[in-house]
Amino acid sequence: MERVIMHIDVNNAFLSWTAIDLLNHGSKYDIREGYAVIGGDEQARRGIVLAKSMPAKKMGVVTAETLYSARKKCPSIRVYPPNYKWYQHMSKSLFQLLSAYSPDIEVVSIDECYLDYTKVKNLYGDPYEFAKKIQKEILDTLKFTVNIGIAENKLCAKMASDFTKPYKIHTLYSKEVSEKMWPLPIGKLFGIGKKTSAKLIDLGITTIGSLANTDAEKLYPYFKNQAYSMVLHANGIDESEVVSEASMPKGISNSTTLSRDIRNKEELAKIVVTIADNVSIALRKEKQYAHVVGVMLKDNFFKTTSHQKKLKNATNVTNEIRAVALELFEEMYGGQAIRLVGVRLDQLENKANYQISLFENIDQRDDSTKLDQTLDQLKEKYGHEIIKNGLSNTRKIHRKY
DNA sequence: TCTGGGGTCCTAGGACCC
DNA sequence: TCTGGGGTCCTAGGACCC
Repeated sequence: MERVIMHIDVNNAFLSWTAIDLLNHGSKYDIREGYAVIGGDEQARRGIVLAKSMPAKKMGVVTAETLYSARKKCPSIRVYPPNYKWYQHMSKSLFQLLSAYSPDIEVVSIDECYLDYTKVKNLYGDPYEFAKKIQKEILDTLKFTVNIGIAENKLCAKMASDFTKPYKIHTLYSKEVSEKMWPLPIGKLFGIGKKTSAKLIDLGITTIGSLANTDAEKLYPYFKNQAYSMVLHANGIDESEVVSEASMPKGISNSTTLSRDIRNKEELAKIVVTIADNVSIALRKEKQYAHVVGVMLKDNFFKTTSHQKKLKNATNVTNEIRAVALELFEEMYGGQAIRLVGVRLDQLENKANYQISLFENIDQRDDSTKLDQTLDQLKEKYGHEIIKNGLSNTRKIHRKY
């Protein structure tokens, strides 16, 4: 049976949601109508554009550029801080509204999802009319606009929702691919970023259509297996399913850009410990155990290095994760000025699957687990500031936004 | 006052095993 | 002794997404 897939995407999500928050709190002015962006804290060196208003976009402001650069393009721009708690709330409201119409919803990020319309088509009728109806319902009840893309697969639905904005509905059925998608520049194709589009342009492939009509075998030497998937995508072919079940994360990470570059090894070690503690807490919250611990450093030249280590036994114990993170930091740190420190836990599983080795003391591990549980509860109750464990006295990181 | 943070997936090389 | 070839695991780094 021919599928019908919709991609629903919030227009300028963070900016729209902050606009609503401000209006709710008595503001008379809708920041969506002026030159405005949601931006990180420049003093803390997080000064990038997270979202922009349509007028700001018209001035050439783009997501992820520095506020410094955005200001050069648009001197009168107003910058508002992000409010992630509120964004989570708005996001949840949106997905709840959509869930009333179909259970087949795949949430891809805080502000977008796929809806498999195939099974409910007989119930609600013409896809375009349905899209119009929910688009209006979202605006009426939640006060923000969405774009909706309608197609026979996820890729085309996603491409369609991006065509023109805001508050638009576009279709990209198979028969429309050559007319609507092929003229677009190659970098617009989902999965083709800066590096890949530069390489393709070097090869004389500048539009999606020209990629669609290239033999994947010819591209293989340059792109390996990616060559096949990108030519399929350029032809509007995508067999992937809408997956509605929430999946367990594959890894958990926490990183922070330091408010100044740091060279002092002891100081850096303390930060590694703090971040290791944070990911450990997040891991236990997910009721998971990690097999791999990794540390990432970014230096003042923006060069990133990472070291990781696979453990014999998966763990969720703060002290063990800390120790490995410190060990990795010791082995990789060469005295550079460091801008960012991150710790990542990978290969997660539900169970400890712990085998007692001759040299390990299982009682001590039990004690560690109990201590972690107690500390987690205390932190949950009194906030993360309360408990310091001697080593860590760095300022808090982004989770407290 | 120049460049976030959290993810996923892929590739390549070395180790190791048969 | 101018010397295999898979297969799998582990690690480092890169590309891309929102």
